[in-house]
Amino acid sequence: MREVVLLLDLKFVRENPAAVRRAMELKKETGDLDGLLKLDQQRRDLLKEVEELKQTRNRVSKEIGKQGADSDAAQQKKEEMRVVSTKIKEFDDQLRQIDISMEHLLLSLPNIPDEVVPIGTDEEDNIEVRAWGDKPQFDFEPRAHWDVGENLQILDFPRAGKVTGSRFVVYFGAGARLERALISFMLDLHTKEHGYYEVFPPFLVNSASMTGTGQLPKFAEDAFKIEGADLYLVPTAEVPVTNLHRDEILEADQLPLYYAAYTACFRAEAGAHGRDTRGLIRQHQFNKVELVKFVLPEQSDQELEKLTRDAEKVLQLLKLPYRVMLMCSGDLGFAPAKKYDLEVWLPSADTYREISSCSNFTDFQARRAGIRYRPQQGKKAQFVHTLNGSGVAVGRTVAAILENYQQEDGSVIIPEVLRPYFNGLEKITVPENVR
RNA sequence: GGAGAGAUGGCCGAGUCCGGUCGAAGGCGCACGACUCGAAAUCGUGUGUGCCGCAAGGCACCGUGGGUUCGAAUCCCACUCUCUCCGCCA
Repeated sequence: MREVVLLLDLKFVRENPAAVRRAMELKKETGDLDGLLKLDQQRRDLLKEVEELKQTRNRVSKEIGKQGADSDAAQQKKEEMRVVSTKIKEFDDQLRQIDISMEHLLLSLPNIPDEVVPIGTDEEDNIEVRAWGDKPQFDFEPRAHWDVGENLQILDFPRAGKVTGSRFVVYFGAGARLERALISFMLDLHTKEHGYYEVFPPFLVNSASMTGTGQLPKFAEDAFKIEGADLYLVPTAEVPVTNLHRDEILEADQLPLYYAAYTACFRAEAGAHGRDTRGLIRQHQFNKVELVKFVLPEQSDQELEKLTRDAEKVLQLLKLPYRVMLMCSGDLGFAPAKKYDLEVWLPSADTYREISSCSNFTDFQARRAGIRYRPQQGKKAQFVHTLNGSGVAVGRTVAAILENYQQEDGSVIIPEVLRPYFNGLEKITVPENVR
């Protein structure tokens, strides 16, 4: 039996309750830490008793075997062991209940924020680390990307609504091409220039995978679940890719592992009613190229910096202005220890919008998913550190391109680096019938 | 969907009919040591994971979950996955 509870490293919580408590405060998370510690004590007491009983049973059963099971003495012992076994069963049942309760409590404890994370309550307290690019100057009023896209007849929201529902979109023609070009461009960049290994994972995952990366049990309502099956639509490629190595012990010299994966992503967007109702910003289904790393603990800090730079490179090559934000404790989220958001410039809204999120999960996901490495032959396996980042969200990139590259006549210049994916086409122009 | 076979340690693979001496033979791989100028070959030793415990030590794990039994890798039930053949299918 896989001891899920124990892989979460109860020891850490037991020995550092103050750190866990502070993390919960900083992240505004609620969890029953005291209840957990109490259960832990109960469990250990109970474990001691039941293991003694089991020792007795094992010993006596062996004796019965040796002296012959039909002897009188054996009959006597059998009688005694029947009682012992009943008791063991009772204790084991109690233990199982405690384990289940503890697992629930443990799974709802957030990761500990890195010490450099600024203390804060919401996005107002995030810190701008750097900004890149010059915002485009327009001598006309820049239009929102949905207007640009619909005018070009490359985005169709009404038809998506008919076919599926709200928060879906249909791409046509050059729009569909643009989406596909971006996916290819991003994958090519990360695999050829940044050393990532391409993966194409399933778009459906089981609950163990969702738990491993931290989507479950806390955020069940954010996911689309397949009715009648233990399957979820992936909210991000992070889930299938990180879980590739679930319950594995990697060799130290395999690390670091870099993966780049394209998947569609599916999010219920529960609690986002009325937000970003127009356009590509908040869809139930969107495409994303995700970067995932498995690294040595002592290297995760610098690996996050590299990962972030790798994601930034996409925007730099596309010449899209952006800024990098360091998330404050209150905006950090449940699983990361440290997180940078990349925010791209959207002229029509006169603001930056998140287009990538790069996180260091330290050993948080590794504990939940049982991902370890062996530092040295014969040494005890340790938890790896996992990181991931969008490299980057494709739908939002389309939005940014449509807005930043729009021309007064409604056409949109295709960023130079994408033109090889368009047979050299330089511009998406308004169809005749619209003009 | 139908018929059959299988799931054992890093890998291969015995053990399962006839329950106890099986945390599990043997081999490969790996580590250390010997031999060697060095290496290969050879020989020797070691080599799963987790939990409880200051320690000695103990407990659990042979796909998963239940059951029978004093005792289960071995018997029974359910489930999952893999493989082969047939059917169907992008």
